[in-house]
This record gives sequence, structure tokens and C-alpha cells, in this order.
Amino acid sequence: MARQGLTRADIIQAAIEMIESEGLHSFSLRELASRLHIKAASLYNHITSSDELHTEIGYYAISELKKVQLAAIAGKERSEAIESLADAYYRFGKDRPEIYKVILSLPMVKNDAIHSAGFDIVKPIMTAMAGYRLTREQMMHLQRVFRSIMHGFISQEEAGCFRQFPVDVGDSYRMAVRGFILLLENSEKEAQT
Amino acid sequence: MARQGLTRADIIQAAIEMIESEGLHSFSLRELASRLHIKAASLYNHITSSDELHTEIGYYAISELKKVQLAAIAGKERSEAIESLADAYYRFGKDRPEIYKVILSLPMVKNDAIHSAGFDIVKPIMTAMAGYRLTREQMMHLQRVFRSIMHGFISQEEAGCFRQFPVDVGDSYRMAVRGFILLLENSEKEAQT
DNA sequence: TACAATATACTAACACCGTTAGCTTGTCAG
DNA sequence: CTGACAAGCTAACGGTGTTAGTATATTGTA
Repeated sequence: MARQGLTRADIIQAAIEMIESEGLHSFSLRELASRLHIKAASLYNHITSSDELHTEIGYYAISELKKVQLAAIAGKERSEAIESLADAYYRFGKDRPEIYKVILSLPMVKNDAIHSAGFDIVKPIMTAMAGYRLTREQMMHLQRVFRSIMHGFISQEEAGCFRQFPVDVGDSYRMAVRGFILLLENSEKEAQT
Repeated sequence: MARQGLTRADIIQAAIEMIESEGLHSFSLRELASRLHIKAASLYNHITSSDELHTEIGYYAISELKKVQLAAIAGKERSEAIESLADAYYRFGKDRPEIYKVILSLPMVKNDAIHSAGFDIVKPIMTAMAGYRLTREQMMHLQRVFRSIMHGFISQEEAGCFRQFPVDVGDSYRMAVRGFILLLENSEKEAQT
């Protein structure tokens, strides 16, 4: 009745908007359905489960992050590229916290599609490190270190863990990035010998 | 009827055991009550809400982590202390992943008791860094960097994000710690000038 | 143009969740 | 011994994701 011909894409889109504005924690299928002027059960004509929808939103989130990262490193090299990439990462987490949380909550395990989508996040980092004379093995390790630093920092700040001291969080962040660059330079020296 | 005289401590204890064995995600008050041979509503004679219980378990988790950390740095200095502390942190996250998740999910914001409990996690790091000649301000920043690295690494590995390359995760971890020590040494030099 | 098939919506219900109100009853202190 | 408190209970509310079965608008085809 008064059927509006909703598509799967419409639903994913609406879910993303809802998560961005209301927060991931308060998301529910019933509320989503209500916004689309539909009953919750009707959503199942387009999706097979809540998990699947969640995964779909995860693809979007990863592609958004990748987009921002690629733009950040364009035409840059070495420490400039790293700093710019880190800034992009950091700002994404701050500007779109709910979308960032979606990425974190993604079940990387056992889902091949998401697993391979994870490569999208790795690539920009590898590119940014290309200006350093590193072995491929070093780069694989360093990419993990970079992601650990960025993710760790963003999620701890988001969780409110950084309010314990009266020093600027931005300064802490820059120190963290500096530490990574030091490690890059140090690894470069090691690779030369 | 067959009243067993459960105490608040009994309930918290049972909840901890249940989370460790079954996982945080599948925890529920009803299941907890069932294990105690009680109805869910009866739990409310001892706790005021699910959130409160969650917070209580958080205190336990933080105290456990602190215990492990203090033991790790006892009688050690400088890089040896840092490495040992990092190892303790890392092993805690790996050995007791569900309890570690409880710490992460703690609502640091707005809860003063938890906020101050957070200092328990900071202290061992500050102590471990005491052997370096750093200003107090530097230490506040570096403590954030350390926690970011550790938390970021543990949670990404736990999420399965590190399966994308065929290089040893332990090697990546050691490289991350080495990066932090490099940053410490570098900061020390800066403080001297 | 008519009809069949499909896509889109619905209602009703199930099993779970946290939580509250109100009741019973065992236990212990005065 | 008795009154008060503590510790349990049942029943219910509103919330969640999900399934089964039904109706109907749209669309493709004969």
C-alpha cells in the first residue's frame, strides 16, 4: 500500500545517515524501518539480517576512509606523506566517529569480502612509505605499527582516556607520529646495512 | 525458598567468570541469574542496573591489569622496564581478551570513580619511564603514546586485522615497542637541550 | 490486453533482552 | 516472640532481531 519501491541501496543509505546522526549504539532495525515509513519485517525483503546490513555499511566506511587517505598522500613523499596520511586518519576518526566505529566493529574474522576490503586501508600506508628504502617485509611490519598507533590513539581519545592530564592531546598525537617517523628512519638505516 | 544468601560480591564474581568463559558479547543478566539458580529480577536486590554491574567488573579488570603491570616493572629500569611492561600489557590482552574488552568498553566519560581508576593504569607506565630524564610534560604525552601503541596493537590483532601479510605478528609487536623506545631516547635528548 | 510471476509491503508472533512493581517468606535482632 | 529486613518470587512492560504467512501493486510476457 502506497508502495514506494525502496531498493537495497536506499536502505543502506538511510542506515548510514541514521548512524551518523544518531550514533551507532542507538541504531535499530525498527527505528530504521520507521524512518522509511515501513515496518521492520519489511526490511527483510531487501536484507537477510542485521549483520549483513552492518557489513554493507562497513564497506562504505572503509571506502570512505580509503578515499580520504589517498587524497592525503597525493604528490607527497616520505615524512610529509606520512604526516599527511596520519592527519587524514586522525581527522576521519574525529569528524566521523560513528562511521569510524563501524570499521572497528567489523568482523574481520571469517568474512572474506571484508578481509579483502581491509587491503584498501593498507594500500595508502604502503604507498606513503614507498619513499623510504625499506624491504617489503619491513613495510609489512611497519604498516601494522602505523595502524596500531593511529587506531589506538583515536579510540582512546574517543573513549575519554586522555582527560587525565592537562596537556594538549594534539601535542601527544604529533609526538606519536614523530615516533613512527623515527622508527621509519631507523628501519631505513638497518635495511642499508 | 531454598534461599542461598547470595551477596553482591558473589554476583560480581559469577559475572566475571561467565564473561571470561563465554565472552563479553554473550553475557546477559538472565543467563547470569540462571547460573546462580535465581530469576533475573532477583539480581536487582543486589545491583541497581546492568551498567552498574558492568562498572564493577571494570574495577576488577583494571586492578588485575595494574597488578600484572606492577609485577612486570619491579626492579627494572629504562628500556628493560619498558619492554617488560609492554610484554605484560600484551600478554594480558592475549590471555584474557574478554576481561581486556571490559576495560575498553568502560564509560570513562562522566564516571568519576572509573576516571580515577584509570590512573591505576597510568602509574606503572610513569614509573617505568622514571629512568629516563624527561620533563613531567613529556611523560604525560609519552604515556598516551605508549597506551595508544599497546591498545591499538592488541585490539587490531584481536579483531583479526593482522592476517593480511605472512609476517610474524610477534615481530611486528617488537618493532612497535622498539619505536616507542626510540621516541623515549629522542625525547630525552630534546629535554637535555 | 489479460494473466502470471515477482517484488514489496503487511500482520502476528516468537524468543530474547533489561527493568519495575508488588508479593511472599526465610532469617535474625531486640 | 515478634517485627523488620533481606532475598527470593511472579507478572508484566517496552525494547530488540527475526520468521511465517498473507495481500497486493507492479511488471514482463503471451
